Amino acid sequence: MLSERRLEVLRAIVQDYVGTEEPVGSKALTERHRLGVSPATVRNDMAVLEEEGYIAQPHTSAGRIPTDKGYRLFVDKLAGVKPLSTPERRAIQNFLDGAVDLDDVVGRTVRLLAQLTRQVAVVQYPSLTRSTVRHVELLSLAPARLMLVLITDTGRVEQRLVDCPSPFGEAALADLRARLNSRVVGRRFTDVPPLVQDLPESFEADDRGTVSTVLSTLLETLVEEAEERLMIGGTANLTRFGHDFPLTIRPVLEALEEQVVLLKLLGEANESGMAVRIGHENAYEGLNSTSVVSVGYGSGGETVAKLGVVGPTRMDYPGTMGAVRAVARYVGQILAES
Amino acid sequence: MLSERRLEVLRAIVQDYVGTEEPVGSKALTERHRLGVSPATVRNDMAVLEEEGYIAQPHTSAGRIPTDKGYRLFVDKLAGVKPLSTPERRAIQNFLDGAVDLDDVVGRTVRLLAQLTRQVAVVQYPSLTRSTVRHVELLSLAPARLMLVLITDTGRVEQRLVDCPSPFGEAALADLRARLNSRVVGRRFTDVPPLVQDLPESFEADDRGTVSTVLSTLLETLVEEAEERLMIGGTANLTRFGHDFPLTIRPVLEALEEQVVLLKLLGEANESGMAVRIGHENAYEGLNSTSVVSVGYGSGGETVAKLGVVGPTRMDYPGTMGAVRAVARYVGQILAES
DNA sequence: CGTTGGCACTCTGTGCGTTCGAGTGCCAGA
DNA sequence: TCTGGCACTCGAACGCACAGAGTGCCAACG
Repeated sequence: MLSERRLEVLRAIVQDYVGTEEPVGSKALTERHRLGVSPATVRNDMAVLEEEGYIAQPHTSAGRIPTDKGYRLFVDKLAGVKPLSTPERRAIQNFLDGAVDLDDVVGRTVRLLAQLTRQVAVVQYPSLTRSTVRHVELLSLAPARLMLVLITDTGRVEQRLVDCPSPFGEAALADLRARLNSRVVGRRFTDVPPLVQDLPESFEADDRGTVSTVLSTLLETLVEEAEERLMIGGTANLTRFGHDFPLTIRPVLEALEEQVVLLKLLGEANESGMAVRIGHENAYEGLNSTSVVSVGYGSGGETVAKLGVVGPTRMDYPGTMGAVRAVARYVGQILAES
Repeated sequence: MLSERRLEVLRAIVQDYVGTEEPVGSKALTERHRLGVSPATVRNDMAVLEEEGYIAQPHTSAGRIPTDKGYRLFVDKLAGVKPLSTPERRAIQNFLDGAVDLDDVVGRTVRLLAQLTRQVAVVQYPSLTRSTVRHVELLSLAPARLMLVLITDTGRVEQRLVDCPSPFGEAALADLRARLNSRVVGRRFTDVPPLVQDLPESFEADDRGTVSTVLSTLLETLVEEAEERLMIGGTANLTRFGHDFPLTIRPVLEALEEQVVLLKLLGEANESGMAVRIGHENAYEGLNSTSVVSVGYGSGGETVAKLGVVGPTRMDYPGTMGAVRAVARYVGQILAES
């Protein structure tokens, strides 16, 4: 176990490095933090910290920088979550309150998060697998062509074209619409399939084909949309990443375009609280020099989706965590109201 | 007017510079292109081209690079549009054919374009102001709360919550839905307002407030959505931009997040054909070292939206223009089919 | 035993002078 | 009008020395 002072030294190193972006040496440390000991003592402590793998030197005879393990210890033991200031909170609320629809909420959230943290923000749309059906609408576009519209309780709308195997009358359409809604409205998506399985049987033989087609399209939509959408913003902040530019930034941009990768990253967020993945803790190789701070948000007591930011491992963890948590809370509130 | 050979020299300079990314000198030129004259002659021609402002030297005693004016001449007079190869065309068609809905079409298009051109792709969603109403749906969510769903002929769906001033019965709702649809289906958005103006009068006094609210929400949606959405992709290609990295890339990333700026860029596309904005021709300052190639696409003979790519001024114009044009055509076809 | 001051050592970054080579401009001649 | 030749320029690359920051180690001290 590391002594109190060594932890203090580690904290100082992390803070200074995050601030200056340059390896920090023993002398500078004692000058900027009142540790109450001499540089020589700090040097000894640093040697220990290095031996334990918490810090490293880029080259012999340079200052130290924290390793992923060092940041991990810092986040777990040394740093709290820095709450936002009251003006900041007020600004968040005002900004989010102006949203008119779900797209707008997500869009504003992503911009807000990017601005607050000065990093790349990622916001997942409220998940369909967790939400319930608010309404299913069927429209006749042509004799043998329908449009299926699915509306969720989070305000999301998905539509699909359905080509019917045979023409489908208005009466049958109204019938199907009514029955479908009476069975699925208010239900969770995952509960829907068994509830509609027997529907075709209650229709005329001629119409069964169409009913089946509609149902399978509906179920397909539920599944497909479980590949959930997300929105990103603040990519310009990537330019503040570091000196060794193109090498670091390229895989990050690539990752940001791969929805699957991003969803996985957010998905790793611990259900209950905030998740911080530091450097190599990220499964995706391209993000080895970045950290991801993510958290779930929800309208009720329930988590419906996640949001987070992606930044350099050298980031202001307390501040970032504070911003992410605060934004998640306010978004939850907004969703609950609508 | 420049002589034939001097134009040929300019073309050679552009081609070489695009390929090598390095200033090109007289000797290298004569070696790589059979101009039939000696380096000395080329030097004289280059001096003239420089005087006229088509090329410039980064430093004395370095090779020449094309100026924006040089690229402009190249694009206007010297370069054709390079058609895609048959396999490429087939690949495009196959890839786009798999799309299931409008989001998917746009998403695939943007990825395709980014991949083909190895640049940043921007695709605008089909414009609402030009499209027509396919259907308006009204759903009752609570006694005094409705959901309005607008479906366009391009397959786009927009929804809005409506809080009614007073409860609204199912019968009145069905009535309103029917009347609304009979008036606006098939109409262009811009034509809608006068067509619905007198609707409230034909309802019971109690319901007029609600009807008016619904109508104004509908009209609002039409206007708001004229701020059209777009999708971008291929930002990782920005890393291939040049040496002087962060400085160039930052404003570009910023511009890409500003929908307004991007829409303006695409908007400048000439209605009829392809538009190429080179360097300083772009109004937005941050894009001074980039070129934008854009073109409209449409389902009928009509342009419903635009798409294009953003890349360094040093880009392969013929190839890029070919890809952009081809993709636009295929997207138009796909839209016409659905 | 932990802490401290001192000291030699090891790097990197920087400034400077030199060299090398690609490329230019100009001129005289075909 | 084109061509070959020639002197000139300037940036990139290289070597080198030097300053500065930082380290590791050691002996001394409370």
